[in-house]
Amino acid sequence: MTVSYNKVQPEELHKLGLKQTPARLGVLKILENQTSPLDALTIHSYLREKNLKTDPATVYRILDVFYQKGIVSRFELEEGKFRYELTAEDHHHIVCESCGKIEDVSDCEVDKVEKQIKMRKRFLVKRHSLQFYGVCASCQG
Amino acid sequence: MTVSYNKVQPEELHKLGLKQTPARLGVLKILENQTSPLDALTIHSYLREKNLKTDPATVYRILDVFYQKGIVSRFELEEGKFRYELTAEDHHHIVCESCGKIEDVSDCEVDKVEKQIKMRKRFLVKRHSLQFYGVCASCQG
DNA sequence: TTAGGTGCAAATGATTTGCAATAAT
DNA sequence: ATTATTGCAAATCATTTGCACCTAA
Repeated sequence: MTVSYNKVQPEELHKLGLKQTPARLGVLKILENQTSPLDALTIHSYLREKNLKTDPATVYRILDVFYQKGIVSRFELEEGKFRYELTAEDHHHIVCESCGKIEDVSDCEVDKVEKQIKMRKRFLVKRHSLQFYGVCASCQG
Repeated sequence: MTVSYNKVQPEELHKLGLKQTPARLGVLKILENQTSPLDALTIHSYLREKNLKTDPATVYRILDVFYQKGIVSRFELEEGKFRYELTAEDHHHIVCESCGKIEDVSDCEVDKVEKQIKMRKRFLVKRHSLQFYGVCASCQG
């Protein structure tokens, strides 16, 4: 049930053809110390707290390139913005509509997962949102 | 596998305490004739095509109240905006990353659904996104 | 040195809001 | 007549972009 997040070593950046900059290392460190996904502007303000003054545009660019390289995952929680987290094993999120707390679940069958959530976490599942992304028949050429 | 959408009768609006206005009826009609979910601004431009000149703000307000009343469902497809459809039986969406086509699936177990999608639709599932919304233990008081 | 990164300011896109005018019941 | 609804303009929020400057390798 626990999700393990990869700690991304700074050298990883070089391996991926990315320069090691203070802003990038700062973003990684913030995401490593995080248990739930953050949006770009929150990451930006955390950077400022660490006395790393960056521009929001920079944070967006960093998150973009990290997403392209697969270092971070990105998704929406019906808030009208994206959240990011270090890429981990496949898992889902349960979001409390009351307090906003976001937790991980690492199973993959909806029914079973729902039952587990109800029994183990006493989380009341009101609904779930599921989309599949891929390539349709006519686009597979 | 087919999802049935409720045709919303105009009288429904009155039952829900909503006035029957041209803009609202127009939005309903557009959504009824739709097989895949639309975003607010697309709905707005469809209204103009029907010579129903409305303001985007009005469309947003209509969709909001419809959503609150449960007439429409609302979700995100990693586009940075919301899509809306008439509320139907529980189902999921498969999105082609190549052409953007959005289709419905009305099953509910991820693995089975993935297999079905692969076999019946020749849709190549690359990933899926799944979130649960509800109330966590500490908020259930 | 030099290509890749960043800051800044302006632009874009989705959505929201205040308020006065208007239309549904 | 009364209240909900709409239009319009301005504001907000998330995100992107152009361009000149800077810095990691």
